[in-house]
Amino acid sequence: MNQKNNKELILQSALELFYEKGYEGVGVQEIATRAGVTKPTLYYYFKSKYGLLESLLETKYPAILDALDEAERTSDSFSDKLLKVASEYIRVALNDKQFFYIMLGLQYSPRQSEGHRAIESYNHRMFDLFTQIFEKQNVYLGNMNGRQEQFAIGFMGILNYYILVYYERNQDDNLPVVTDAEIFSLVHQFMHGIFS
Amino acid sequence: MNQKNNKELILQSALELFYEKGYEGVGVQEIATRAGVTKPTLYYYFKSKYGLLESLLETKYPAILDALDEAERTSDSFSDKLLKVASEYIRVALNDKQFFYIMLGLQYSPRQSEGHRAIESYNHRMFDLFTQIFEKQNVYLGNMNGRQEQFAIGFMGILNYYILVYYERNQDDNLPVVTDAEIFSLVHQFMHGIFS
DNA sequence: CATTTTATATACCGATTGGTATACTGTTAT
DNA sequence: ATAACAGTATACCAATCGGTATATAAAATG
Repeated sequence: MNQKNNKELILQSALELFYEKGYEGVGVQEIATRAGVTKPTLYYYFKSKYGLLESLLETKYPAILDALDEAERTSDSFSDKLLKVASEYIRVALNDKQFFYIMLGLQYSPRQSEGHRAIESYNHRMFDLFTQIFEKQNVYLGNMNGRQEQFAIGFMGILNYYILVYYERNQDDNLPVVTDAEIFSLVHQFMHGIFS
Repeated sequence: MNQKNNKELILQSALELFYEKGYEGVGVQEIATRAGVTKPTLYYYFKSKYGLLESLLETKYPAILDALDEAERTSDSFSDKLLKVASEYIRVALNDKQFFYIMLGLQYSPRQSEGHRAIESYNHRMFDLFTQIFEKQNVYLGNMNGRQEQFAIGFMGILNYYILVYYERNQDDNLPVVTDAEIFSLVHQFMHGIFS
């Protein structure tokens, strides 16, 4: 109903402002004001600014990991796996642009910063998930022995940078769809290189 | 000589602190203190905190672009080009870790933030440089028509993410060398995919 | 009905933020 | 010798930082 849920209003406000100005660049007062509450209300639900960031990550990140995990499990062939995971990854990046951009930003924030500490464990889980795609495949194919992690790096690197450039070029918040053909092209390039 | 050059001391201090805490996460006072000067001295050389960031980028970024440009120009075959550019890119990332990490971080910082504004034009130049590798090649090969930018994205994405993971795994500041074989493997994967 | 719990606001805290007005020093140029 | 200038420090500014002590109102619980 329309009864106001201040906790969610605060989370939504934090999502928007962390996206617009970054975790360090925004003040607690500003988050509270945009949510239409006062600071003590914010501190009632979240014990600190860092706790607010943690809550935000915990609210959204696990669902993303689950969706990617499902995409990985419910695909049969190796190329289908890559395609489904890439599609899901890009879908999340478009549907949840603000959160995804925050994720990317925290990943590249200084290692001793609070932001990096908050995202660290999620990053590892994400990386492990991508690595597993190639680990499992290794049972059937012998040729990627010992290079599973390099492949994961390459795959994630391509996807992340593709998304970053995509954001940069569509600064209005009405994002055009990424067609299946484009995603296929990306995955195909990753699998078979650039000469084809 | 040992006469102190405060301007360079400040730039060095800013380099270290932006690396450790990020542009937003560090205060002007802290930069001045570490440099062994007072705030007005800092403001004498740099008109603002943002100006200090601009100076830092202008001090280091052009040389990197030049080095990459030279690597691109002084190579003959296409694969040699990719290899030389990748080698130079990784070399910079290892030799100038602090600056390179700042670059990466600014790239993923919020678009309306000062940090992003400061790095924006350099980013475009870097991207154009990578795109040109494939543009030029297009004269000789027809098959990458219209996909030059996608290739640039893939190539940069792989390199950047490789470097990020490399940093993450070698948190001590004494970085192990990246062998030519590893770089070759990365480039080879980019060119020919993962099945070989 | 009384009491506890949940949820909120007013008003404040010391510390730090980016930035500056002013004065002083040492060197250089006239 | 003196005037100009480059370089630096003391001391300050209003604004904002993350966070809290205290009071209060409403709702749930006994």
